[in-house]
Amino acid sequence: MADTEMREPTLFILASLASGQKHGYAMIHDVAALSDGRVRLKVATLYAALGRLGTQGLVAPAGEESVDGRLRRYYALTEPGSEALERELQRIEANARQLRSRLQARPASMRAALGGAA
Amino acid sequence: MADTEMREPTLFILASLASGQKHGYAMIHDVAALSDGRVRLKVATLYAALGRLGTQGLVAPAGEESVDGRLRRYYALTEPGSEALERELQRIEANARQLRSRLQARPASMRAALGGAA
DNA sequence: AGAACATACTCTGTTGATCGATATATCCCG
DNA sequence: CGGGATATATCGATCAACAGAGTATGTTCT
Repeated sequence: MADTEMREPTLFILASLASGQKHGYAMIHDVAALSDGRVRLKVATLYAALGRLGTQGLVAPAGEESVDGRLRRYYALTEPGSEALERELQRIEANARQLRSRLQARPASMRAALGGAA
Repeated sequence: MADTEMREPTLFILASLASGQKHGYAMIHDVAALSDGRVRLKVATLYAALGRLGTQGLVAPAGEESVDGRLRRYYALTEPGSEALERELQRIEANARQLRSRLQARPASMRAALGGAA
């Protein structure tokens, strides 16, 4: 049970697998597309994460394939992985909501200076 | 500047200061309230972060006060700190949006056979 | 009075995710 | 043949978070 914060690359790896099993290199492109180019997985991060998530039971190997003499190792999201992703997503949604609400509320020094609408 | 991901405690510390200057211990309570009890700053995390954010120019010392013989060190959000917070918030809002959109999209295959518990 | 707890700041040592760099191997294009 | 894309893997460094312990003062309960 991970109550520790999941980081951006890890989150996107799980999300990438949420639309079906993929091999490592495919995730790099998928995550880049999904994030509009913002999140660029580094290979070291990716393979370290896949190993870690495998140990935690959040992803599982889903077979191998050889295409043009190149090996592809597929991974799939497990049921616990799917649940963990949903939990983490709810966490960052809560963070976004609560942090945004605080930013909307301005400090007294600024409230005095502003008319009403920004 | 900082294109590295800002972590949950750091984000909430900056947000706490966004509503006005505070001393360390007050931030712990403020962040707990703001996050509905979810984020509980550890003292080591807090003071390490304040030192770090000070070095980065995102927060600045805002005077000291002694109440009942106990020292209070106040900190304030700087202009760069405010901008960094807004940028990071936009990042996690984008993450939330993009990750959620992927989860809404139905998984291509059923994953009935996978998973741990049950 | 003594214990326990809350306030308030500080430091040390450890863990763990990310990342730069490097390595191996195959295939395609010019 | 050289360079790029595909595809996987590992090493070492970095750094935020954390557990834990320490210092000091004031309040509350028994």
